Amino acid sequence: MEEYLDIFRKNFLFSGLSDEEISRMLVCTDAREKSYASGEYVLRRGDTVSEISILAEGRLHIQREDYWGNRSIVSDVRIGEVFGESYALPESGVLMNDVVAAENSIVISLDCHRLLSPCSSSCPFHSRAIMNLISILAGKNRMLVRKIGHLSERTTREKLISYLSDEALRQKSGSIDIPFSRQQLADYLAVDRSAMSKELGKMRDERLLETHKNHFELFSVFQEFS
Amino acid sequence: MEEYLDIFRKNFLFSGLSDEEISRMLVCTDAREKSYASGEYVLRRGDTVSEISILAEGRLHIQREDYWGNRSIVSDVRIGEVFGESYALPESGVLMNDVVAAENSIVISLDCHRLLSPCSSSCPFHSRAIMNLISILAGKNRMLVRKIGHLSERTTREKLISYLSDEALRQKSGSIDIPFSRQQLADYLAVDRSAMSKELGKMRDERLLETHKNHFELFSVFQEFS
DNA sequence: AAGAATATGTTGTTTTTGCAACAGAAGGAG
DNA sequence: CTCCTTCTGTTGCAAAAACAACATATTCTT
Repeated sequence: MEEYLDIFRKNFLFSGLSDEEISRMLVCTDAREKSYASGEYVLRRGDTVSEISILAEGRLHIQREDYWGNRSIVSDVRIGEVFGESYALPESGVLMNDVVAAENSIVISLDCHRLLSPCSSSCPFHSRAIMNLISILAGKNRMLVRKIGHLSERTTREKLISYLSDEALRQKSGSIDIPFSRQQLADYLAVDRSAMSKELGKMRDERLLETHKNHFELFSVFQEFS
Repeated sequence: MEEYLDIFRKNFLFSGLSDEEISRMLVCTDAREKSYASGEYVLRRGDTVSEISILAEGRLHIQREDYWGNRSIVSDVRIGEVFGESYALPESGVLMNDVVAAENSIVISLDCHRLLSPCSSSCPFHSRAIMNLISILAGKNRMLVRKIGHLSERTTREKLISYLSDEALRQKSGSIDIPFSRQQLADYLAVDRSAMSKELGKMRDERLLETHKNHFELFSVFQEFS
């Protein structure tokens, strides 16, 4: 567990805590480590959870697949990020989505009840972690609202522009790397892969952008549309 | 301010607090009341906020409108609900959406910093409110994920089915009232109003549902599709 | 109650998407 | 290196959505 200390140090949940406090927190919240092979399910739609989880290694997708195999990716979880926190409190109901390892991954789970319980006399750093949790929830909230903004666009082109310019803003550059393959990007934007490919082709013809695998170059005319 | 006590009593943010504690909380967080006429902007995209707000009267829409007037409704805020909380912490960046009064409305704003500050010696109920805030954020998170589920459906019909069956589940009945006009429902599901009207007509012809203004009757065959 | 303003339903046309099938490219395994 | 699998781009076609324009209904105002 201690080998992930550098991840925990950078983790929002533990921000402001010393190494010593992080270690005590891990014990206090009954932290458990588990590995998943790429493609394996970490959590399933319909599960009830009472743990807050941190991704220590690999990459995960929060996604959903319907009866006919149509997949839709809600979000992408990267190293150090927290997931499951919105469903960990009592009365939260069951998970709405599957969590799947996009690569071989290692997950650390913390008991939510113990994390939130005010054993404040012994663990003064709990209150810090609770504030951090509020930040994490608020941040995730804003991420979801941004994604709703992309999905609310009507056409495939508009969705692409909305997503790519948002990503460019975040990466502070018109030269961006995205965390998705083409199929995954289509699943994320809820459009057909081949239609999206077609649209990207047209945008390339119109010199709006250039693509090399997961790398996108957005040209200056691009911003006129966003 | 005291006249809204019954709303505060039912409010998630204050749940578990006595009337006395609620009153002290209102003072402690510098609560302010403001009225808005229907159609008036409560908050605007690009604003920075440091208050958590509660809707005491009326109804609000969290929405966004692009240059061409295409509106998209992110969510509907009802009496007693909290809004703005995800953008109230420092470092949250600017608001992504407008907040507009859908009816004449009254809003109470609480200073977020004071709400969260651990003046625990004098206000032991702060910690309770903080836990409540976590519940609210987690709940809103789940709401947004559900909405993403609706928007991720490909066709207008699938979006309608996804939304209506979710609403039926929530209202625990196939006979439901929705908080939107037709145009607003279209804006919420990010589809064209007339196309949606057409689709609702077809579904009526197929005896999947019946509509009377904002009231929907979902027939038993409906569930086969959801 | 009358008239204006707004909301809803309807229809036809144009554009976009979804789907299916395939070919070339890239990547991995032996 | 070669075979095999997966990924990406392309095309044609059928289905669906967006758009526009209009008719009817409903609500609001005075």
